[in-house]
Amino acid sequence: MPEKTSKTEILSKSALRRQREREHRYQTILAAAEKLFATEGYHKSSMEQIANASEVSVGAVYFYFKNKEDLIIQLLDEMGYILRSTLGKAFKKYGATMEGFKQAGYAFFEEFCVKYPEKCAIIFRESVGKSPEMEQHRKELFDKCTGDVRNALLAVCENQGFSFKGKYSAEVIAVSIMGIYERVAYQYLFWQDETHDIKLIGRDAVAFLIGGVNNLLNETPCT
Amino acid sequence: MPEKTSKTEILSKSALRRQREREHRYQTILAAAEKLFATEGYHKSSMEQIANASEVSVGAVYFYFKNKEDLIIQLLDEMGYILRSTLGKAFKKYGATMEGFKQAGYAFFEEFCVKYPEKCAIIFRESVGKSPEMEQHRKELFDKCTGDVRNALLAVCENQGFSFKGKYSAEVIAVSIMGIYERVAYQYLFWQDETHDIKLIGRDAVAFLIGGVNNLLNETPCT
Amino acid sequence: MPEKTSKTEILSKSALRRQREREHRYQTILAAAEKLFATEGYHKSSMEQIANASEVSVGAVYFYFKNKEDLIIQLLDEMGYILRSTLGKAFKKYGATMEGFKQAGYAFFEEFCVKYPEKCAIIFRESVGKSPEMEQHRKELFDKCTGDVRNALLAVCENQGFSFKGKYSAEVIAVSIMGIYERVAYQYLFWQDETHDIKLIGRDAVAFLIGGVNNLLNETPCT
Amino acid sequence: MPEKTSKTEILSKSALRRQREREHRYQTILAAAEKLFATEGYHKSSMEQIANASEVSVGAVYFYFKNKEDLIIQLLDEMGYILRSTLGKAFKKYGATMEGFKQAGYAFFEEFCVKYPEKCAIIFRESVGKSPEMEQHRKELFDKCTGDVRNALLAVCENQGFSFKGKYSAEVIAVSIMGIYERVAYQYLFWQDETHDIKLIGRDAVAFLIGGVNNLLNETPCT
DNA sequence: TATGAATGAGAGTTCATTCAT
DNA sequence: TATGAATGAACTCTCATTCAT
Repeated sequence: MPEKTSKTEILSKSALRRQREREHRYQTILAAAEKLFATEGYHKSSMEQIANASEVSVGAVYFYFKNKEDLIIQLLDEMGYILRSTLGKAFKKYGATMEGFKQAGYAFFEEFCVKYPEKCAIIFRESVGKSPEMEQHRKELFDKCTGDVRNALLAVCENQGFSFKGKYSAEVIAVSIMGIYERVAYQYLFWQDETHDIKLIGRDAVAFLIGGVNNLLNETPCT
Repeated sequence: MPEKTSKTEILSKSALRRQREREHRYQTILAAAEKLFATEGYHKSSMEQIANASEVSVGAVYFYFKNKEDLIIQLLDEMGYILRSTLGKAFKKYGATMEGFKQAGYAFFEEFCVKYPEKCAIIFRESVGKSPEMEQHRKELFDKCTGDVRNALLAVCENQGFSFKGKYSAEVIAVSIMGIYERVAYQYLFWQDETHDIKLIGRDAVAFLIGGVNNLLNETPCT
Repeated sequence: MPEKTSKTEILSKSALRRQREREHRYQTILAAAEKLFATEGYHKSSMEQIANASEVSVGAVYFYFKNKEDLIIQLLDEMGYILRSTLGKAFKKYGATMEGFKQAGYAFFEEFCVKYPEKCAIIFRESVGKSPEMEQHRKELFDKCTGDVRNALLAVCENQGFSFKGKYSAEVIAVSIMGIYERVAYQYLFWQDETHDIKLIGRDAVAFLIGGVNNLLNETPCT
Repeated sequence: MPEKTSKTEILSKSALRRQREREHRYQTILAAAEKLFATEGYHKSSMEQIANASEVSVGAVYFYFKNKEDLIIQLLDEMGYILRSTLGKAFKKYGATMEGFKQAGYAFFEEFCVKYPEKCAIIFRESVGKSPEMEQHRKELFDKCTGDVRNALLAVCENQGFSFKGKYSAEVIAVSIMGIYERVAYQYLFWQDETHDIKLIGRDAVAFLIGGVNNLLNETPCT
């Protein structure tokens, strides 16, 4: 969101209304871009199309966003926040337990993927290999998620009195889990469009990864 | 490879030489494209750059390949073949056993990723979300790999007298495993460049997925 | 300066204050534009930048000035006045003599160029070849200066009982002198930045042009 | 001129013809750009207009020239060569004498300005204050000319057994002379369009500057 | 008076693809 | 077969100017 009024002063009514309108426009454009990127692809969506879809002029888009790349980066940041909230909330509901871990997995498929298939398209497809800038933002998003998963893993681990083997282990497993989420979503959302069955599919995937984690814990007693 | 002499006749010496040269050019161009796509990115690599890098004219590139997309599609097909061979060979060496499964995992990280980081870049990064055509080829490649993994899974399963639960199970697990491979490679090859440690990292990832599979097998006795 | 109160009436205190403020804003904007044009270039300076630099809104700039071109035209007029004053004052101090002529030359380099390098940049660089309108104003400015020099020349000439040859002579010489001023300033202010030595440089240039004038006078006795 | 065939080999007939055609196109585009820049102004001339005027596509213009700036830079270089040749030839005809100096001045007005008013427009108007890159090229052009004049000045000086005063003198005078040329051309070619009288005007200007030089020489005996 | 969001025409530039030679 | 000059549509981005508030 562009913060034009830096001074924290008491705003007049009309100033407040303007700010609201600005925020609204900003979101409208972002939403239009999200939809277009997800359906037409990032490169096939021109700034003119985005402007038309948001019912503003091209100039207005550039008023709110530095450039085309900025649009997708803002989207990435926004959806990174949503994704982490979704997983985090599910995990915390059960304390640092295996059950929480499982529920976070379910939440990914049953909430995030189902509610926001377009965000999935952007995060897993449209933002891939576009530019160094974008790759950096993608990496940061994934790093944060991986970090969350890894921390969750370690918390559960500690709870149950176990630890991980190798130097990387916990991190590698976190990365692996993200990989499962990503590819399963990609396969069944974009390629086979079994959105209606994504719940069952997700359950299988989660069962598999939980199994992997359990197995690892049993084999690696805490030192 | 463009097959210009369809009749399987006895070729003259000069015809043979020409065919060899043609094949050589074809591979040269493909190699140049692979390198450029991997290092500069698909969109940032122009046909002129590819022509220059292969030391041929732009027209020549169009003689051997229908268009730019065709270049990456050929690369995709080629590397699909290599990837499946690599995994298949490792798996078959140990018969349809868990050990073969494990070795295939190792082969992915220690052979494919290490030998062909550029192919990884194209398969996992540069060919993502570019066009419907390309997406189709990517899907076919992944489907074949997933199919291989799934069949391997079922073969091992049958060998050990177990089966999978749900309607999707085996397939979902196969997809999940591909997801692990993909993301771990992406993370440690492109983002953190720990190519030197990829062996250890791969071992961890494989340990994790084997654990998941084992766990699944133990919990689901054959009916 | 926009003259909003056309009736020459007795203004109330608040009206006076407002007028003062208006004048102040006008000058602030003009100063900001001058600086930006001189340092960034006319085309590279956007109206938004000018507004920001003057700490007013874009709309305010348009309230005080018709358009972007108007800004530079006002600047041109203003600096034309300053330039002519500077030269005129120096010339008049010594009556219509060769010495006065010399002093005017010194004043150009040692006062105008040194005090107002930014005005030099605009008059000699940024306003060149921008638009017919601007070219017209530039021409008028130069014509006035040339006229001044020509009149001075003729006054000195008459004083000393000489005249010029050809139909153009006096004018051509005046133009030539302006050319010397312009290019010497350009060379040593913008290109070699020997602002510290501009005094010596100016002395040389003036010596040269005085020589030319003297020579001309000696060779052309008044008819 | 773009040099595409670096190998100095014997070119085939068709290759030769192609090269000729390429050279021809290059010159056609350059000529069209020169005309447009001179008449419409650099900024007002779009690449599309230039392409249309040269009867080629926009892409072709970009095939021969890196960008729009490159066009004017090539023009600048080319006309720098012509200008220096014109002056140099006139000067050398009379050996290193005052007469040669005078003739070079005449050549500027009577040959260069008359034959190439468009080149004058570009060198003195359209290339001024456009971009750092262009300014650099302009500076180089002027520096070379100034250097020529300065060297000529010193040569004549030596011939006649005199020298110059200050540290800068010779250079400052050379710059001054260039300033006279420039402004007189500007005034009577672009502003008053007295092209028909440019000969007389030039004579006056040259008489003036020769007077200045003579005067200087007389006052500064050789050390 | 003053604001600043909105406009939209216009510009420079790129590049996949074609085709005469 | 091979060349590489030529095409031209398409794209991103800029910015002077306007106008409702």
